[in-house]
Amino acid sequence: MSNRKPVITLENPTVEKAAEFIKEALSKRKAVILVGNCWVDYKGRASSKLEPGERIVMIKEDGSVLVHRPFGYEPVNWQPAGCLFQTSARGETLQVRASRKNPSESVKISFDKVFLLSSMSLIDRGEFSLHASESDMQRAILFDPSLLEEGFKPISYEKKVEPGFVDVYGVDREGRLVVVEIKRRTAGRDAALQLAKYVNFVKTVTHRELRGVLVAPRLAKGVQTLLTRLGLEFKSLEPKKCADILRRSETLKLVDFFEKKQP
Amino acid sequence: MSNRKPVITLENPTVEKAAEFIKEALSKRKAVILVGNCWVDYKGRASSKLEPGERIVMIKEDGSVLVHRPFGYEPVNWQPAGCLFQTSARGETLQVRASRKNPSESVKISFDKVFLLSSMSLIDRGEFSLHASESDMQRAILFDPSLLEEGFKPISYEKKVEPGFVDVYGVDREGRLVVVEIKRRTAGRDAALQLAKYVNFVKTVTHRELRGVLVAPRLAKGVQTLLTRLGLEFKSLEPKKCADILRRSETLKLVDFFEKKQP
DNA sequence: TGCTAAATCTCGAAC
DNA sequence: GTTCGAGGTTTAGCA
Repeated sequence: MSNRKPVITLENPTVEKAAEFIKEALSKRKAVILVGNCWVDYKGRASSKLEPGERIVMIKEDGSVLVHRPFGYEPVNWQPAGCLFQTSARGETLQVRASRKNPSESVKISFDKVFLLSSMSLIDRGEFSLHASESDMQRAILFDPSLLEEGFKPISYEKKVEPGFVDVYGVDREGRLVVVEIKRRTAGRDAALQLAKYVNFVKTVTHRELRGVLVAPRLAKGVQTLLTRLGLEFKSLEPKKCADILRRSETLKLVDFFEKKQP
Repeated sequence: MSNRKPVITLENPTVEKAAEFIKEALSKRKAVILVGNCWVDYKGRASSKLEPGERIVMIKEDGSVLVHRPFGYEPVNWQPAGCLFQTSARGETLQVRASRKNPSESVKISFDKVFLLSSMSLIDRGEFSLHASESDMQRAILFDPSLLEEGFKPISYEKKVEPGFVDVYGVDREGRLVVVEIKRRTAGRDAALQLAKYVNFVKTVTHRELRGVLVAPRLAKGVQTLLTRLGLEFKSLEPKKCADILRRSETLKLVDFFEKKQP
């Protein structure tokens, strides 16, 4: 066992003790958790005021700050990574100010009571992998183009056109060009319009016959009508199915690898 | 002083102690903070795997869960409010599973070491107010239409048209119809296209002369060209200025109120 | 409930 | 640096 002590905790510290503790921790690039009664002022891209209440404040080693109320997924106030901190005890209040430039903004958090104060150096090199993202769907279609339709042949992907990027670009069995727009969930009006934009652009640079296909698990209400009006098509495809196919393709590669290595 | 003890803390608890403590806390609808070495599996709209590492886990009283790595604003895994929890100690691992229906998904967090475990009942009724949002800009223009231009008269706002909602809709001093699209920050190509969409629609239902004005603090590069090509206009307006005007209008109302109350 | 658009969106990649 | 688009986006508002 290691005798590393990654977390140091104070319960109900005075405002002065808390300020010292936080300064020390931040100077060592540790993360800090603060629980107590506080109020918050934010000025920057917008401005906000949060009246007093009991909250959880998290300061991370990269200089990001989160103020969490006891409910809800989102922090009520925050600041992204890269902040500089000023911590002080002024009379009965502990004040932590996090500021950054570009955009210039700052969050001032004031406590009149701290229930819990912890500092910690956390070691986290664990890999994070997410499956069934839009790019997984794209890769699955490139790996197995019949997911789109029999006879489809991809030419390129993430192809730059004037208005943006075409997800997948290819030729169908009849030799017609196909522009494919992929969405990982129910596709709305915006997806149809985005595809139309790309198709219209490609029309200006080619005289070949051209199809536009929107790939998504399903369409929002009214979007099929819009697609039809725009002369576009819809192909239903589940992101999970794509993730499965990719997983299988990885397995195949592994099998391949071992067959080569151990003949 | 109150003798309420809102926070209870354990340092380096065993897996069994931790499981008991968490079950107890969640049954009382308390919030829980866990710091330790953990790995996470998520299955639901997508699926993800997070390899072991030291992280901060927050479970709130409304059943939301956040897994935070020691860096970055965003949680690496999470679950929104309304989850049900299963907590267990299995051999050397503490397992917390948060699941919900609609969409059906679950996050499984497994710890093999807990550094810090706290439960807390936080009281937070503080009011939160945010200024300088897009709707503040809209309200400011409705309150003082000369922010757009002298002689502008709003007719309606959030008006539904086929492609979406027109932010503000009015008449200029020459009697021409004006469609206004508001952005609270640098407006990009998409904002210009959105405005064009609305203007084009309104053109199909009226024969009156029609202007489209994009209101934003500034334009992204190349967007002025696009606007000109589309026959649209740009009016620079700072969200802060709008917030100030709204604040002043609130003050005016207060002044009004007191003058009526105390003649 | 479903859909639309905003957000102090954040984050990453590409130019 | 700016711009663009994805996100397990979340959240709020409205039909």
